[in-house]
Amino acid sequence: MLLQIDVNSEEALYTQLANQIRYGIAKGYLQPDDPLPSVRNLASELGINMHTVSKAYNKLKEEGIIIINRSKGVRISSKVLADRKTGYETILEEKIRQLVSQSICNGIGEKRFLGVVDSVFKKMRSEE
Amino acid sequence: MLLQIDVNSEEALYTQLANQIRYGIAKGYLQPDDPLPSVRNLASELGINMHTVSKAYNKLKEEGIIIINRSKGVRISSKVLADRKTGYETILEEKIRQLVSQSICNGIGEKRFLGVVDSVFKKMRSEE
DNA sequence: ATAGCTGTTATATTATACATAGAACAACAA
DNA sequence: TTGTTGTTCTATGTATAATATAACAGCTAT
Repeated sequence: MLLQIDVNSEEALYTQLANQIRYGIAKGYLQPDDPLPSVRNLASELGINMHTVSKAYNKLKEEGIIIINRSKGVRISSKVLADRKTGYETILEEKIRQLVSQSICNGIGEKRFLGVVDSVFKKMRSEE
Repeated sequence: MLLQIDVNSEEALYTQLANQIRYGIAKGYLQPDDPLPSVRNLASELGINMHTVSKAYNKLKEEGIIIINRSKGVRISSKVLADRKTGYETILEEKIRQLVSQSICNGIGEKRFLGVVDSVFKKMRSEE
């Protein structure tokens, strides 16, 4: 799977990386037990620092999304996509509340919001 | 409308404040043209610094949500809830994509996600 | 006019997060 | 043993967040 980052983005590099890996899993590009590049290799490919990649990996590890093994490397958790993490739904609801508030303030109502959500899921299922 | 902040939260104080005001508008607690407290008064009420409140107000001003007048004070924009801000929908789609990716990685599929969205909108419409 | 409010601007300090760098370490595989 | 893995440590530079004082400019009501 192709990973790429934008150094000019306002979003932190390690956050961009974590987001792309999460997206890759959601989209199906990355499957449970798939290996990820080593911190040194990926950093070299992306032209960023080893520690920045390490930070992204550890963020995902804390979320239970990937497994880090000292000598075997990094791979997608075999339980990802299967387990419902308790507690996450509370965080999700708060994030959606903020997003909905912001949308309404920008003139986007429930119908339009649901349209965007639907569009995202549709693209998530499509090829390409 | 009651505004309150949590100094122990990981979220920046000015962000919490902006989020609450957006939520207040979305919920209907704050109506177009409603006045907001002065930076000094609100800072005093919340026990935080004047500049932190000012930063939150200016963030909302940039989003076109409130109107700041040097001598008349601060008020909710009369155009809020009405105008569809062009460009915002692109940002919204990206944020939703990230949220959906994260949800799927945590075992929450489309059905459950839509359930949470629906729940948020329902609570937004309800009293209290 | 003057006193009192408004938001703004400027300078300064403290703390934290982000990103980089180089080096060394322990665990394992070939 | 050599090489690769992630981890740990120290260090630096930059940016943001939050605080604190102080002064400024615009307007209003006394």
